[in-house]
Amino acid sequence: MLAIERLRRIEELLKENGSVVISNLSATLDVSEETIRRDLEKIGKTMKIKRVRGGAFLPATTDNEVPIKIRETIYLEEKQLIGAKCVELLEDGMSVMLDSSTTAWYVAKNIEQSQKKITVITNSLLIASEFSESKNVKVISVGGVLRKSTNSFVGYMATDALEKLSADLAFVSCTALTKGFGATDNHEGEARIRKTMLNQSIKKVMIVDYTKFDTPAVNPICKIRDLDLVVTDREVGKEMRMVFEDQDVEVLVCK
Amino acid sequence: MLAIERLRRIEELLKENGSVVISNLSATLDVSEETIRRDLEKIGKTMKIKRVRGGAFLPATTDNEVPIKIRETIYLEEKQLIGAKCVELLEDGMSVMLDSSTTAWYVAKNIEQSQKKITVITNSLLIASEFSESKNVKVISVGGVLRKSTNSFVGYMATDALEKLSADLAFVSCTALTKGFGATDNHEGEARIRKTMLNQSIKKVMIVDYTKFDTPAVNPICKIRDLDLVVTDREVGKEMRMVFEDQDVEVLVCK
DNA sequence: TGAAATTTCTTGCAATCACACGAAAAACCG
DNA sequence: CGGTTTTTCGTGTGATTGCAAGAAATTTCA
Repeated sequence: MLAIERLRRIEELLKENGSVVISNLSATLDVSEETIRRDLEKIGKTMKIKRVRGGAFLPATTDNEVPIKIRETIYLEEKQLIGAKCVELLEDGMSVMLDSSTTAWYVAKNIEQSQKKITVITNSLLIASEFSESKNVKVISVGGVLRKSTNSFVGYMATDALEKLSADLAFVSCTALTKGFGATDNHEGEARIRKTMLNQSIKKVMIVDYTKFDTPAVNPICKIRDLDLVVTDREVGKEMRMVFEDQDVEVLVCK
Repeated sequence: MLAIERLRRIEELLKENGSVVISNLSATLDVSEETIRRDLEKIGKTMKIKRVRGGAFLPATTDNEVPIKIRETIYLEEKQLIGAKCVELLEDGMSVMLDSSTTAWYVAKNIEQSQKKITVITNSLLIASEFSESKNVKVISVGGVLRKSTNSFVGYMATDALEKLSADLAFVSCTALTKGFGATDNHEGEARIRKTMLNQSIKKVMIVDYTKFDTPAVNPICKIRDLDLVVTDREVGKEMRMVFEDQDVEVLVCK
């Protein structure tokens, strides 16, 4: 039996019965209990499950919950890694701005799991929803017009609101990060949000995932020298590395 | 059987029969009486139960302790009806403010189904999510601190944002609507949001569902004369009907 | 009523179970 | 075949549970 099949099977059983028992799964699927535990951990990253001693179950779904379709996004290991790394920078009591990129969403997931006491400021509907039942996280959402393709709030309302807030850190993503143009984005509204988030935060962190470094977009976010830290999952070329060093920007590669 | 399942089962039996006997539970759940005693201790921490020698029982159920979930399912149809009625007031191109009440959420559901071209302004995370893939509805969310029990944005950020917006209609709910105090609410933040929504809208609609008319709450929303329309699902008493007529407030009863 | 008998409760303790973690083994993949 | 991923196994730790014994409450019965 394939590992992925086993995962699907467990999910199925969860949805069917509302709960699963580790010892049972271990016996019926013929793998060790440790494996089942690890499986449940993985499942917990994509869907909302409650892990308890001896098993796991789905939380009772009431009308007052955020629809699942919003919750479920494709889960990528590399981004998860970046998310985990970013959360290491956080400590109890800190405030952090998160944009509407998927990577920021991973950071959010990791914040929730870490149990750290954090204030999250975001323009992402997904991220706000993520914390809708959180005990440790205080959420401040900026308002604005809902942009449906990214489930984020944009427009002058959003940037205005951001300008009245400040945070210890900002985790922001971009479409491209190049030597000449700095960080740039495809969408004007999002670019302005990101720019503002960086401006209003003490430590300015740019998250660059597998996205290419070398094809600039039209809307500028900031110059490279404006950043404090770049977190990425791919090896940084010699030239870029030099640029970062010159401009005094720290680089963190997660692999 | 998982420990947590056992706890749930005991709670269930408690709610069903009003009481439980330790020796019975021990036999049926196949654990020692000590374990049951310990379970009851745990349950006592989350809900109010009276422990007596040999068992436990729920203190006399004052009706208002009926689980919220049951209430919601009971009144589901009525609320749906109210929602449908409210949407009849809307036409293509209109803008509408919706608060974070469950009834407003039903209005939202009906707007989405109606396919009318509407702009929705809301402080409800649920309602914003509801339209996250909508084609016909433009969503403007106010920002603010996420209040988790109701999944809504509250605080000065929220009211400030609302004050800069305006709409054709506002659909707003309240905890109580009384002759003397007008519309009142339990939660201060929500009350201010509702008040502001009404202020910023041309047609001011108050939705009053099963909630009693006659038990005022602490935070004022508005006077009865400030309203244009009251939508409700219960027969309106003679006295209240007179009050509405005097103050020139239209009443719509959905049955 | 008062004392013994019975039941239930509390507490400490030991056995068991679930868990996390790291190391080793196995499976998988290019 | 080498390297990576997945799984298992072993160990230490902490939580849960059942047992036993004594305390407290309740019942029985003279």
